[in-house]
Amino acid sequence: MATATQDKTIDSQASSQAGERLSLSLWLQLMKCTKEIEAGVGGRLRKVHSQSLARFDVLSQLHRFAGDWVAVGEIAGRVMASSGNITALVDRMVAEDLIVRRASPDDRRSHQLRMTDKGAALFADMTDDHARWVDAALDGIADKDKERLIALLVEVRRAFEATTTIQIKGPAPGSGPEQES
Amino acid sequence: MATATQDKTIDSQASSQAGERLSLSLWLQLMKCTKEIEAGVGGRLRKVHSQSLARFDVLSQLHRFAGDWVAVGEIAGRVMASSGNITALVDRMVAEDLIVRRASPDDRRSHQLRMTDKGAALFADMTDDHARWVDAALDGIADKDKERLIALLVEVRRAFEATTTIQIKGPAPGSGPEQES
DNA sequence: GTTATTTATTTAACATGTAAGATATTTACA
DNA sequence: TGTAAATATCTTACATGTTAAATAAATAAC
Repeated sequence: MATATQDKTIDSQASSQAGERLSLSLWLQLMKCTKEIEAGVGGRLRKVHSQSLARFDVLSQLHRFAGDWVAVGEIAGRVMASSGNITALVDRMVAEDLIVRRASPDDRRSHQLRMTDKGAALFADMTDDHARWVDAALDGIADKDKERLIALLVEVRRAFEATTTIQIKGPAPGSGPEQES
Repeated sequence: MATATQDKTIDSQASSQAGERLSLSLWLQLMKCTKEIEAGVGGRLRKVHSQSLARFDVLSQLHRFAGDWVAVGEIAGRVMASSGNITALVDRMVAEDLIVRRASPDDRRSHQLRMTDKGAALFADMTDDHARWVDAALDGIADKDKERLIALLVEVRRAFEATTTIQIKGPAPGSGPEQES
């Protein structure tokens, strides 16, 4: 009584399970890789410059708009920080005179940020060290492998973004009301 | 996400080479990939199960020793948490009856952890969802590419550990915790 | 032209991360 | 044996992340 339909179902289920295990492995390795390097690089950044990776991110985003004022939300989005957390981070950086905040002249809801000279100088220092550390951490990997990895990771990100804008399939346990997205 | 640095000082520094820029790009993609997927998967874990990825990590490590008591430090090491932060995390999980803590019978300095039935049940639920979510997030990536990525990421981790173990005193990481995949 | 919605940010409460130092215990050794 | 060093954990202080709700201003609707 194995109809074609049932065969197809079984087949797709089996392959789905194998693929699921592969996905988990990939996810695990991705996490381990990132966390280990992040811990190493972030630790050095903290020890040598007393700054976190988050602050480095903020500075590097401001650097890309060198001289211009940038809205807080603009920075928060680019650093993947929620609007809720950026406030305290910016506060501390302002207190340390790394950046300046002012009310937007155009939109009175909005505030803007810009690097100070001190922030720019610190950023220049950090950038240099950061590039060296990352390069040292990835020493031993062939350039071709790096290129291959970069290409694959970009592809992963693209695939991820494509699938998460849609409803997640899933056997829909028939229980909870699915939402989100 | 450690954005930053794809275009900055390289042109002004003749000593910076293509390899360094490649390393930075790789680092950037690694961070972006992990953070995006982590945000997606972690967000769902939080919404559906009201648990964080850190808690999920703790439970999955305890699960590997199913039934046995495991030292707090053992868990902290495997989930890459410092001894300082694991305390509060464990406290909250104990308060929620997901795990139990007792003084070690062998070593009076040491404390041990074990999952409760409630914790085990929750873990089973989460594991199932987690596997599906990750698989959905990585849908669209060919199995061969996943395998290639896994292999490359393992290589990166190995290279990273090789270059950063040098300055650490002691023979510690030689027989470090071997992880599965 | 008042009312409702959206947008930009802050506030609040809390979970999780780090480092430094305290405490207790085991271990090594002169 | 007594003392120093290593080990395992906790405490404290604080940086950073999350969500939800509050505030304020711009925008849209009637």
